[in-house]
Amino acid sequence: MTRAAAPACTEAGLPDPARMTGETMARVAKALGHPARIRILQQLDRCIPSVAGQIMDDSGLAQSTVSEHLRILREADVLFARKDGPRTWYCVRRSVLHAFARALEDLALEPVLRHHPG
Amino acid sequence: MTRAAAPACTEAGLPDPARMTGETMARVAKALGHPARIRILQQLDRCIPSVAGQIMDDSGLAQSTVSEHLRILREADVLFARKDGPRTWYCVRRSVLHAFARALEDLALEPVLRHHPG
DNA sequence: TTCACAAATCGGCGAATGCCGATAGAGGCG
DNA sequence: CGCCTCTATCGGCATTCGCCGATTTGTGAA
Repeated sequence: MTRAAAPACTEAGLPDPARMTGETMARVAKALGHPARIRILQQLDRCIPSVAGQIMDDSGLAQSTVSEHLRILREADVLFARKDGPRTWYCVRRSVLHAFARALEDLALEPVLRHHPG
Repeated sequence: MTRAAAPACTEAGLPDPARMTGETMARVAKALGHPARIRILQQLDRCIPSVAGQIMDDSGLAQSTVSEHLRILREADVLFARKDGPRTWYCVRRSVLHAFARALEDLALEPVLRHHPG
């Protein structure tokens, strides 16, 4: 473990999208719609410093490509970036993934059992 | 309700992907990554005949475009198509959506709480 | 200031996507 | 048979995506 200790990187204060709209669902799904980005999320199960370089080593992708994938995940609110010096700590916004999963479960429910707001 | 009665359209016999691979997750997510396709799924909460025409009316998209969206969802195993005469019944493969949602919840879990096979 | 390093951004390329109108194929009905 | 309805597929076009090497930006260290 040559890796520096990761700073606390909770999601406290970040907005938890309560009822996800179809637009938001599509936006998140699109961001998740690439194997490299799923792999990134699987590696990012905790805050890791110098992610781009780390992931580049593992995936064989160029640094710029990994940075692009990270940007896409960040813009879809799936990742949260925290700059600390010359490097960037990334962490998964678990609440967003969770809300998305819940919205999907809702779609997968039988209509008669489906949760309706109000 | 000018609509004909939909036939039974369960998923019996369809494979339920137990542990979804990252590749499969990305494939499903990509198929879900468009607002029109999310809307289609929301409308398809039960089996509906003549879906393409129905969705075309609601969305303003051309018939060929809707057919394309349906194909993408079908090829990602999110929809199940059953031909009956000149029309096609579509239904949501709830088990696939469910498995995908479960895989996402797994990603959203804290690492220490995560389910591991075996 | 100068250097080194991590990360983001730029420019460009080929491939894929989203959309449409037009066409083709399958089936029911006269 | 011909005609109509519904759906799938084709051709084409503009846009976006994924990837790369090269460059720029931001930060800390010497």
